[in-house]
Amino acid sequence: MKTQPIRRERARLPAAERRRQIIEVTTRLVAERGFWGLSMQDVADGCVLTVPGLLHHVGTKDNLLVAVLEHRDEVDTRTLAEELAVPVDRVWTPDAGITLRQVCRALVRRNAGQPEIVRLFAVLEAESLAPGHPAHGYFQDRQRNTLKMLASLAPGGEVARFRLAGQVVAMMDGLQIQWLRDPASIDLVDSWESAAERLFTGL
Amino acid sequence: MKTQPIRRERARLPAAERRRQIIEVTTRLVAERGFWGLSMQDVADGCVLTVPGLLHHVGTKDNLLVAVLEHRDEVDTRTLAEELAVPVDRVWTPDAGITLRQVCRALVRRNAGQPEIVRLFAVLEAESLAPGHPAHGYFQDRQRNTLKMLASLAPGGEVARFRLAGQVVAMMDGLQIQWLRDPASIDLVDSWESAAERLFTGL
DNA sequence: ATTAATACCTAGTAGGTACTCAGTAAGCAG
DNA sequence: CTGCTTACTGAGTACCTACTAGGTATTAAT
Repeated sequence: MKTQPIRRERARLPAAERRRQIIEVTTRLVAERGFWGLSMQDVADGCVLTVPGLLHHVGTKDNLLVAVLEHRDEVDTRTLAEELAVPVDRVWTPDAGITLRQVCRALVRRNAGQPEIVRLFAVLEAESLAPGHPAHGYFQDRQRNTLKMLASLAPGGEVARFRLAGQVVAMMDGLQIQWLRDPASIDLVDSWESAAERLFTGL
Repeated sequence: MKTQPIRRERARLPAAERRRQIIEVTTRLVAERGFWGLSMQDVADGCVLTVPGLLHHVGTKDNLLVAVLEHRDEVDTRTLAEELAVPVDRVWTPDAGITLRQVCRALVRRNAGQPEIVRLFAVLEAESLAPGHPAHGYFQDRQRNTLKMLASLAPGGEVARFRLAGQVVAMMDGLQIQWLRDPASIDLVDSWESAAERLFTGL
């Protein structure tokens, strides 16, 4: 009478597929509660798994977060390149003939269709301001990279370019939060388009 | 032999003073970890109190957060009026002769001097996007009010005014996050001033 | 000096946290 | 059919979570 053989309602998935599911579920939960509010139990439940079963795939909670962010980054850069109809490695080169304004429009358009993902980043971006947060370094690098890439597409001198890039990022982030808080009465694409008008006129 | 009378290293404070201390400590901790990451134990430790001692003053964790936010709002509106040298109830009336740009400048100037508080709001603003968050309603109201007040100071028609107000708020929030992530290389006041130049030229 | 109010305590409840260990069974290669 | 790999489980560890009940000791009012 060791253990009842009643079990095995749960599916046994190949590692890659299970991992995909885990990341998907975690993405949703982090968007709702942040990393500090996330529990491994909830993730496991969402995958119809036990907690040790989950840990078998991801090791630790911190690792799980890193996996989610890396996956997002990969998907994001790929779909952005697709949307702009440009090879992945050429999106951020000025000579590809793509303007800063076009890139921003593409970004906003896609974000408007995936509020959950936008919220994930909004929440983690704020949470990770604290030095001890497991995604602190990630978001620090990310901000630096984003600014550098956008600046490379902007006109003007070194200083002016980075200033514009910063303003563009700030405006997008800020409008996104307003939109997430009240999606019914705010249209993200419209808001951005009218803001872009102000930011980009006068080159 | 009931209980040793060794205790009473801890101070016994009048309720108002203890409450002040609790709110101050909580403000710092929420800024670092968010509400989901906050523990009553940590707050109690920060006040040199036991957890039940803390609960005697605030009742529940949710109450504590509300207390912090209400306190911040009170202090904020008061000091803003002071800074603009205008009676508290007249800051948001267009005929007081104060422009939108002046109000924004005053806001940014003060925020530049209290990064902890700015972070508190940045973190809670993102966390509270989730409907179940105890500050969800608070931040929804706050966004509505802020937009209405700023819009009342903006020029132009109904629609244009709210659009500008939204852009101004978005830009301030966004720049603040960039600044918090890298205070060494970003000056908040400068960043805002150059952004304001873009936002406000052309009325 | 006595009483009343109250700031704060100890002890405990019921439940959650991430994570470990040792094993079981499903799937696949030979 | 055998044997190996591995996805996954049950049980357990050590600890933290908000919160309650009931009491003690300090202060302030009388």
